[in-house]
Amino acid sequence: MTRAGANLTLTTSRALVLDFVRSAGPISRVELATLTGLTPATMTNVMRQLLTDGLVVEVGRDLSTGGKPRVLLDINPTARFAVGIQLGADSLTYVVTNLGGAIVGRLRTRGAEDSPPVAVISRMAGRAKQLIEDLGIDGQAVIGVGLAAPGSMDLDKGVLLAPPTLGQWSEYPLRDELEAAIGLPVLLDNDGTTSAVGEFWGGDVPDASTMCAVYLGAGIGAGILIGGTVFRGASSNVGELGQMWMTAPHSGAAPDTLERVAGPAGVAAAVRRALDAGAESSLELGGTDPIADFTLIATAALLGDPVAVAAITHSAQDLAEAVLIAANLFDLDFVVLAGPSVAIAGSMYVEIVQKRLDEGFFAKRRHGIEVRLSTHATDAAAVGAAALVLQHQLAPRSFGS
Amino acid sequence: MTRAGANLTLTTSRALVLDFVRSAGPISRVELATLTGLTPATMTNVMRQLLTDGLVVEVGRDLSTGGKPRVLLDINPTARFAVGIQLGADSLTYVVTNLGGAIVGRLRTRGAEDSPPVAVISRMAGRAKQLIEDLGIDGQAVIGVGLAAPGSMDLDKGVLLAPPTLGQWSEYPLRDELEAAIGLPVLLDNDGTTSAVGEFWGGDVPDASTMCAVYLGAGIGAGILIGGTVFRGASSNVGELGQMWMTAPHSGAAPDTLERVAGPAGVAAAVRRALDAGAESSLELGGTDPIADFTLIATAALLGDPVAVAAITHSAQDLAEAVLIAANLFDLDFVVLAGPSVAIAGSMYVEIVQKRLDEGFFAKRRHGIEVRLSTHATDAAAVGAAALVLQHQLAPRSFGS
DNA sequence: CTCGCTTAATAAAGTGCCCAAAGAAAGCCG
DNA sequence: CGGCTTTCTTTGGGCACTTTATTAAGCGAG
Repeated sequence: MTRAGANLTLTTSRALVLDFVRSAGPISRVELATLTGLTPATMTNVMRQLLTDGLVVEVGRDLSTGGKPRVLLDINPTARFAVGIQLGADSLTYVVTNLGGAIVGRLRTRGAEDSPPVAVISRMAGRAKQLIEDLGIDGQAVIGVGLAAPGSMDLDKGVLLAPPTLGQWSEYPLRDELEAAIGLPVLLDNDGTTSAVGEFWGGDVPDASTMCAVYLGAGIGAGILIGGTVFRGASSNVGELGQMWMTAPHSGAAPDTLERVAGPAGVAAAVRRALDAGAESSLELGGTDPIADFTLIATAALLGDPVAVAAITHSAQDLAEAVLIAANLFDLDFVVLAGPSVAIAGSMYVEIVQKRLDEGFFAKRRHGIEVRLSTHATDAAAVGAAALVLQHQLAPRSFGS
Repeated sequence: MTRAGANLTLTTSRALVLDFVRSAGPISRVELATLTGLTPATMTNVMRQLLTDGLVVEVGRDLSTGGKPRVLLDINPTARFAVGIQLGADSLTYVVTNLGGAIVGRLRTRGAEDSPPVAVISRMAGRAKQLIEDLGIDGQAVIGVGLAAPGSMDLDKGVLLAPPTLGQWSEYPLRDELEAAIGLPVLLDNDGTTSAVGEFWGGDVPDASTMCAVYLGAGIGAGILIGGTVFRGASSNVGELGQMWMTAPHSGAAPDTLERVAGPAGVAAAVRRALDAGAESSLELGGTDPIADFTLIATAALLGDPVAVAAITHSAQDLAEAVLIAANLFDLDFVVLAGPSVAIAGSMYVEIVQKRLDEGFFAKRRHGIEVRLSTHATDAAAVGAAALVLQHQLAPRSFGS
């Protein structure tokens, strides 16, 4: 609980500059100096370090404005790489990203399901190392592994706590075991949080924004970023949108949590009820796997099937209510929707959530609030996990104690 | 939007140490050094400044642990003072606090009502100066004025935006006018936020906590503090609990916002409906002023009147649902209830909210969450406004950009 | 009571980051 | 080609903090 009173700036100037280079594309030293508030002299020194480390490269020169033209600098994307792994019961997603947060390699395998953790861990380590090798990446350039998981967790210990779909993993020393198996630093975090970081690091999110990334998978979680810094609350179990009790204003149904009402299983169940009641629809659900059913429904919704459209619309409206509440509590100005559930009919979700916020957002007299689809949709959590590693190692940020 | 890359630590070490002295009571240099992470040598230097400024004083010595006994240091409460003013339509509360955040003077007058802002401003300046003089406080020791107001505001400009009960004040240059009239720096902020800061500065809130102060006045707003730092979101319009749409699970009523359902007016209306329906009760409501009615109801509830108990219970249950949502989104570990509405029946509110959180809080496996009544109840916002000035001037904190 | 031991606090010297100002480099323009 | 503008780098100094060394203040054994 001790706070670093000293040499906080040591790493921070580098981090600050690197972050601006990353986000502001090719940029000159002069501009960086004014943006960061550092003097040109300091800029020279900091930049020299970044250049010798290979993190930044000169990429050309600007037009002259009457004197010596500015040298443009940009991130050297291939200087470092990070691995992102998303752990799920139904699937494991592996991603390798470069320094810019762009995907350079990708792999999806069957999930953790009922396999014992030990086996899954060694499988993960093997697959990740294989992927790096296949891509022809120098192992030295890989700085770490990010691991995204759903539900509640203890980040200090690096363990999951009673994950609903990964029962065996509760309290299992996930992070430490993977670290040992793979020989790289491992960072565990929530899928909502990693999605948010991924969007910030890779996308064009304004640096000063207060953003929320909603991850819609089997569950519904959210990560919050304040000016690019992860908001962690008391124990990093932040953004539990899915646990919110809804009374589904339009459906008239009994109160239930957002996750159960608006998640894939809830949508599938609603459609099944409608079909059983004889609704007109071309849909035929398998009935065994709610995720597969949801995919069918989302696709049908895009094609205009009325039952599917109604189900997706209701799901999005429920989500919109929850997001509105979060927006009013956090005073957000940016919302990103991510995860497999918005991979197909994401545009419908975005439109409905945006509309609700435009109507009901409390601070709308002060500023707008933009809703956007994640640039990585299904892979958002894995890509974000990799970005989390990049941010943590190269541009560490924190606030609070 | 430039970030200070440099001399951020200059003021910060002093601030850090002062903050620990304030919160950890009489404490030695050695302990401070380990708490802050500074070396004993630095501690000596920082402390020398604080001592010469008079902010801290030596108050004795600890028992020896085998060597030279530690010198104990503590805040010098009378070194500085701050003024806190709460602006309301129905009342104006003035408070003067010392450096420790304790009230040393207090005054309540009629509210802003329909008076033109210019008149109210000059009245405020006059009353505040009079209060300082009456207390025999040296004007030099007063470092500023904090101003708490309800609703949406633009802190950069120092104006209120469309306040429901203070129509004339919308866009009026409140902060600047008061600053000019009173000749002291003025800090404007939301009543929820100031309440939170007041509780943190004056009370014994753990330094690392993620806390939320819910201010229950005519409206319902909340301020959020992360490790003692105000969480501001995109535009400081954070914590809008009152705008949350409720469906009042137990009441069966139509959806309405928390503010209207669970606020004083909502409670008064509910009781009136019950009485009209012939419920058994000793209550007699005036009917003109919902605040006065609410006070009667809260008092009756404490005495066991069934209609009053039911109304207050419902109000608290609605509030509890909203607080639970906020707790799950922010991963809180501390909730403070403040404001006139909890001045009387606060214990009932605390109990019901605490119970709901114990049941439904998502991260309860990780850590507890404590609900507490504000130490200042009705005056919380004004006391907090003064504390905000103290914190801002003496121990500035911030995160984000 | 005094000498040795322990812990607290201060002093002095050194390190590292940043800034300010002056100088060097690189292009425009007559 | 030399003045001019703008960019970038070098140099010297300041400041906060650290490390190392010294002084201060109490305890306890003989």
